[in-house]
Amino acid sequence: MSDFKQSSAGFLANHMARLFASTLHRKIASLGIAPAQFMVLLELWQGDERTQADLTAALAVEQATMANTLARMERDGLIEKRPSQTDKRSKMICLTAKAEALQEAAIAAAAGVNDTALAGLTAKDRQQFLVLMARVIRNLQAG
Amino acid sequence: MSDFKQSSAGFLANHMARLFASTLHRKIASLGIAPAQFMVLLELWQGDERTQADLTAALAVEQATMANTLARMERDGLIEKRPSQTDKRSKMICLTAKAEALQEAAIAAAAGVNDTALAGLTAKDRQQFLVLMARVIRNLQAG
DNA sequence: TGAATGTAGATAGCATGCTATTGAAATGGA
DNA sequence: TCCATTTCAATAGCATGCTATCTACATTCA
Repeated sequence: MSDFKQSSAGFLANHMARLFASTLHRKIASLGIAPAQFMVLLELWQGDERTQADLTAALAVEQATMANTLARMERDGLIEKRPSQTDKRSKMICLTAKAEALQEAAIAAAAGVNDTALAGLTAKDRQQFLVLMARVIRNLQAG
Repeated sequence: MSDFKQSSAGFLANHMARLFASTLHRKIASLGIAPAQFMVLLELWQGDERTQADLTAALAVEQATMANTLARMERDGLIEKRPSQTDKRSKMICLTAKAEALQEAAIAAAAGVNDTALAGLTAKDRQQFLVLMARVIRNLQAG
């Protein structure tokens, strides 16, 4: 009981995720973007226009979460929403020039955060860490 | 670039932590407590009265985060705040009978979430997972 | 075709977490 | 003792994430 917390995967996962987020926030704040916005940009930098529903699925968040994140990004001049030609309910999300220009610096910053986090781990350990997290994610999604 | 996200420790950590939180939320909602409240209760169930500052340090959150969480717990009848005898700035946090009564069921639920998350992993893999997360936490705290 | 059903997105309301600021109280040193 | 500094907690303001609900549009099937 006394060290339930310290040996709890859930507690460590929460703490680790908060540190990842705050570290990334610190590194990309100067670019004018926040962590959740960066994840959306990662998707959009892949090239094609995306529907809002597609982004929601890709980042594994709820529809309302994505709607709010995209509203902030539109407010900040990072994206534009266009009505879909084929489905009047749907919105196409596309990058502004401002957001295009951030790609290199933002990805470098995020890669740096991952490097910091995994410092001192062997390639094998890093790989296993990713595999273990993916497995835990599948387990929780199934449960 | 195209699979930066899928192989990013930060993305996986965020997703995993959200799944831990939502799974725990689902399992303890019937007890009338939320995940952050559960973490505070875990500390308080250890026995002694705690100062608010001590809880803040123990759960590794910011002072304002703890103040808000404790305000909700007081509102919900889980804790009481008492002025410290020795320091008029400080607040002692203590459990209500209602919160005392939840200990067994809540800890069982949380242990179940960890079991679900780690299902199919060997004892060695579980141990390494905790060690890796602790290492990443130290790395990010240092960075 | 027309009604039932399903899907896309917005919005309300809430919890958690952060930074920044403020006020009150304690502390340490001149 | 008195002032500067530090510490404890509250609060404001914001981002992220969730569930629930609503509107609008699309699809399906009788």
